[in-house]
Amino acid sequence: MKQPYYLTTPIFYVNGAPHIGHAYTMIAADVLARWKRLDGHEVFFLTGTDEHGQKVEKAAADAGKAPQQFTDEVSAIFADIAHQMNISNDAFIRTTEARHKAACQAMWRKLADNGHIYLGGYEGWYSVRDESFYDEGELVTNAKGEKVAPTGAPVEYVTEPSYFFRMSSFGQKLIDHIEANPDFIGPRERRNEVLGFLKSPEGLKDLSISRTSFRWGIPVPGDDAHVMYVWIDALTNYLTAIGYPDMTGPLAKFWPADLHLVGKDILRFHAVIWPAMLMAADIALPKRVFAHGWWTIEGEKMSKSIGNVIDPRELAETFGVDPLRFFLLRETTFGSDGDYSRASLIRRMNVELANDLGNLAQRTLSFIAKNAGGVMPKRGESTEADLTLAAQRDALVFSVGAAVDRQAFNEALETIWVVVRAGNAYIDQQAPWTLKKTDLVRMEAVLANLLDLLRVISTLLQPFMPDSMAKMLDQLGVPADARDFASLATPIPEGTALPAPAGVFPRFVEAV
RNA sequence: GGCGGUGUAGCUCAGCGGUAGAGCAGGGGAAUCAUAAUCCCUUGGUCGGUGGUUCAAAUCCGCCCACCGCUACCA
Repeated sequence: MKQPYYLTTPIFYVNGAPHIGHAYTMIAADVLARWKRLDGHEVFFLTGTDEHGQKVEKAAADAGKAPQQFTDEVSAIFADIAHQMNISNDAFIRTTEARHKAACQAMWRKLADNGHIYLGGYEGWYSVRDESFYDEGELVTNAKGEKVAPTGAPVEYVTEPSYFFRMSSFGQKLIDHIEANPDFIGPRERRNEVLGFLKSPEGLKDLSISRTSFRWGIPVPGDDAHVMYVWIDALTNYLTAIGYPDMTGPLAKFWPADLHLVGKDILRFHAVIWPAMLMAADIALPKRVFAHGWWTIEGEKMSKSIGNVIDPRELAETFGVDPLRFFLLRETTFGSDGDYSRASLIRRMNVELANDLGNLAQRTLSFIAKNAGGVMPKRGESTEADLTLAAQRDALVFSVGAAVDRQAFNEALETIWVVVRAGNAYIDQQAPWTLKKTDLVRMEAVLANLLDLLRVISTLLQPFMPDSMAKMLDQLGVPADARDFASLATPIPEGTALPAPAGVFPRFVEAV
């Protein structure tokens, strides 16, 4: 009986083109999903698109399209990105699906039945010209001393009828839950922020959960004048995907979710609003919510106006999907912001992938092809150096696994690279090219140790670089059905024929 | 303003009470199996400032400086 593991990315809002941040979230989640699968879990990995709301309604109108047609097109772009980034999601949910509409309405009714919804008024500064509400703080004072929208449009203080969720009654329960479960929110700094927010003197307010100002949304049960505002519509997707409101179906075992992976911009929604909703609906809370950081581009904030928005598809085309995946998870502490620069990506590629790992595999395999008959060499008695290397190798699955469990991807990779470097030091010290002339038995034993090492490293790196590691494991003679972590204990039989070696990570040379 | 975080070698960062660490960059050497890749040695820091606690402080506490985040209806 495999242990279920359910993880999610956010659903991506379809009013813009995918950028590197979207790819980042998907890739990080994908590494986790692949890791858990190799580690013997039954994984359900969900991603998808968020397709309702006024902005989408407007974007569709601007494009001269019906909203559904518009979202069909943009959603397909996100699905395509997932495919191109080699994301192994088990499902792709769209909030315009009929099953999601049913799930949201069931969620609404449950909240209403439990007495947590009431009809009130949503007040705010509204600009008719912009068709948009603004926060008090967003308003600016114009030359005439009037308060206007940041766009310069006039605003008026209006009240719109709206249903509210009694979120205020869950503040203390949320605080208690977060304090009793130190791992519920990661990373730690973010957890502090959420607690600080919950403990602020004003406390938690009720939440406006419907709108009458647009139509592109899920109708509120029993009141067609309203559609649901983003909260219930978007967050409920995590339940829709596993069959909610039917919690007895084949996927129901995946709840509560093990991890919601989100960007830091939407942590609040997942760490406050969503848990409050679930409490109010008598549904178990997810085990963990982790917020990752953002990428700057060559030291500058990514923005459309600067024009430095990076399309992950272009990077993948130039450098390859696996080097891109590697870079994004290697370069920065997951949870902190990172900086993408072309130079640093190329440095990671050339130094760590080509020189350290790729070359270690290549020098070992080509030596075996030329001097050891192209088969898995005979193992021998272990020297102290051999035992040290083997100990480092065998510790990896645990130490790397522990890092992955904390979403410390760069630490996981650094842990592996310490051993990659140790492999290069080992081959230099043992010098099989010298042993070739003096001690063929020992030469084979050294080569066998190197292959055993490379097999473990490649196996553990599969989640990060699936295609490249598949190639490497092919060259190492590891059968496709012996690449999970349980198979790590079973060495490749001596004498196994190895395919002709071919470089897996070429150096990247800038075209002139 | 309030709350939280960060400030350690040229760069990116780890260490978080017990004689300053890694990678990259720089310098010297070795080796030649390999994608001219690798390995070894090495230069370099009064650990933001200041006061305190302690036998002992990057590491704990106070204050100051700089930068960043959060301060709700923008997924």
